[in-house]
Amino acid sequence: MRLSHYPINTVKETPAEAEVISHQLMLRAGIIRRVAAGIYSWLPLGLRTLRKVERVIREEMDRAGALEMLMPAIQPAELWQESGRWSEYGPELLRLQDRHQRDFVVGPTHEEIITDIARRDIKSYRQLPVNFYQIQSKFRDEVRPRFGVMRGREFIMKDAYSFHIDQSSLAEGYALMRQAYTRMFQRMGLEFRTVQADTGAIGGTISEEFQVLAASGEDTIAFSDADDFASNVELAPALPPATARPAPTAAMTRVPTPAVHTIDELTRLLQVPATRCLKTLIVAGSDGTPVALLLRGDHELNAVKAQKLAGVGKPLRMANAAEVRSATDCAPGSLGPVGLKGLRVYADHAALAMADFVCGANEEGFHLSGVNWGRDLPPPEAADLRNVVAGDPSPSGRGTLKIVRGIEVGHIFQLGCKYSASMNATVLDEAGSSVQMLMGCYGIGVTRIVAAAIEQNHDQRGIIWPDPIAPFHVYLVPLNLQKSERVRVAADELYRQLRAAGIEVLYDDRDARPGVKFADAELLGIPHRVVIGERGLDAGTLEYRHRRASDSEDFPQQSALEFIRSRLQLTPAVSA
RNA sequence: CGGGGUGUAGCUCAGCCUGGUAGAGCACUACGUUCGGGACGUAGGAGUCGCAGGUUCAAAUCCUGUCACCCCGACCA
Repeated sequence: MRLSHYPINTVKETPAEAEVISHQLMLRAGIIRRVAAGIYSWLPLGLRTLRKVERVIREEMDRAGALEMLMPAIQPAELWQESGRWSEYGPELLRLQDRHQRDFVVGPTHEEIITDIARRDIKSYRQLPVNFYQIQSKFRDEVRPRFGVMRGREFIMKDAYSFHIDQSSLAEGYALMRQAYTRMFQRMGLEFRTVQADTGAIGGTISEEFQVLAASGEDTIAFSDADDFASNVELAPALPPATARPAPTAAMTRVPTPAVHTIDELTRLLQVPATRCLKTLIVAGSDGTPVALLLRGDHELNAVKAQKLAGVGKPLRMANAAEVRSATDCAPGSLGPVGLKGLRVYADHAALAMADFVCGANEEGFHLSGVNWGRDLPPPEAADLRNVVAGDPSPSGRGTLKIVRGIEVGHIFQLGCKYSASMNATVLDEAGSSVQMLMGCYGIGVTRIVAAAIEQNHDQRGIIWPDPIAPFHVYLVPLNLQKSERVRVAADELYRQLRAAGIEVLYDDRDARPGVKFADAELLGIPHRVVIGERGLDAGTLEYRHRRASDSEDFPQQSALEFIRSRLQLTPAVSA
């Protein structure tokens, strides 16, 4: 492609709207343009990368035997009512009506449509297993779209759905997808981890996420330093402390704590560590009665764990000030378990292992210190309520946990019969009796991968695309093109040769100074740069530099094509 | 949805407090010089100051409302 006919509008200044590096670079390099909150256009340069990501995904899905199809973005409400998600899904589901006031949704996912297709078209166990996939736009009306295409409202997803006659077939199909995903992300040059995950709104039992490691990731993942245990923190179990609770040594005393409402303020006023403070949180209950959750002061509540407890409302919601007051006769900030009545109470394992602790007195401006379970109050029901933290023992039993941030680019689920049951998707088995199919579903955030790849591959000057998803392979920079006939002839010829060899070249034939071309080459992140100048031509050489290299190297002009071809890494090794 | 903030040229922003001719840098157009790391000069095009209402002789500026967007807390590819 000749840059003189390819409008790129690179920008030196960072647009104010962009907070994370990938979003900044995508705007500066002219990959995307914002249309509305969380809704983006993909400009020609960006689309080339997007298409390459799709290509890798297609190749691996096809290799795994999945069948590509295409489902509509707009779906009738009837199917969602049938599955029950019309009422369950919440405000993230964009609903709309046509001119006849019939209800529709803009699909955030496609289980309903595919299940409807499967129940009509698949009638026998002989047609199973089967896996359908599509690459298509989704819409989720996120409360707070963020970070460019990383958390957009409209985004492109590869979603796949498999159907099986029994659990062992489902497990096989799931393992096959797990392997395909691993290959895809390896081919795209991403550093990622596969982690155990919560199934969330999609439902089902077993699920794993593919997390690209990046400091800007919105997810927190925990992994063991001694084995392959890895889990989203949402799900990672916090083991009960190994050591028994110490015996009481202090008497329970009521201490004035004026204007103290947080653990932080409490530790400063009383000079006790947060590990000796007890945090009391009131959350909305499933039946209208709030529930009290007790945590050690330095620990964080895990919403996914908490909302699975009996009596706790789902989704988890903190009680508001009025609810807290009516349930405890006290305002938030001075709450504690001593004397708390009429509420269901759960205590985290770590909270139950505390002795001589400090907690709220259920009276504004006062706390209790030297509190002990058993002696001062009956120990409440124990539960795992907290997020694991770095240094916790691994649930696998080996090693301790480390915590890193990740970007969720893929998620695979064993759904079981969640949708086939609600939508009555059955086939005849060998005995001729009607049985529910089992389902798996497998998602990949295609647009998100582009952002994640940039988060992992960039430097001060711009993007550094891995070869397999680079919009172009080679950036060809002729120096002084408008003045030097020799340079023009040599550059035109090399451009022709490279294209004939199937190598994608961005030919910077603009009448611009070298510095401008170099800067754009680096911002756009084209991995291989070739420079043609008078000086080199005198010596019969051209100049090559990889985007990651700090120095250039000269190579003979005669064997230019062979040299450049040897530098491309279009199919990096994939470990089985 | 709650809290905070911002809307002025394509982009980054100044001007607003203290009302009186709408600005700078980048980008863009033309010409000239320059040409291996984001050049320089000259000339030029470009903005109903988010929108609506109000106060005033006069509003980008003050007041009210409204919309959009961004940032911090409960969701997910």
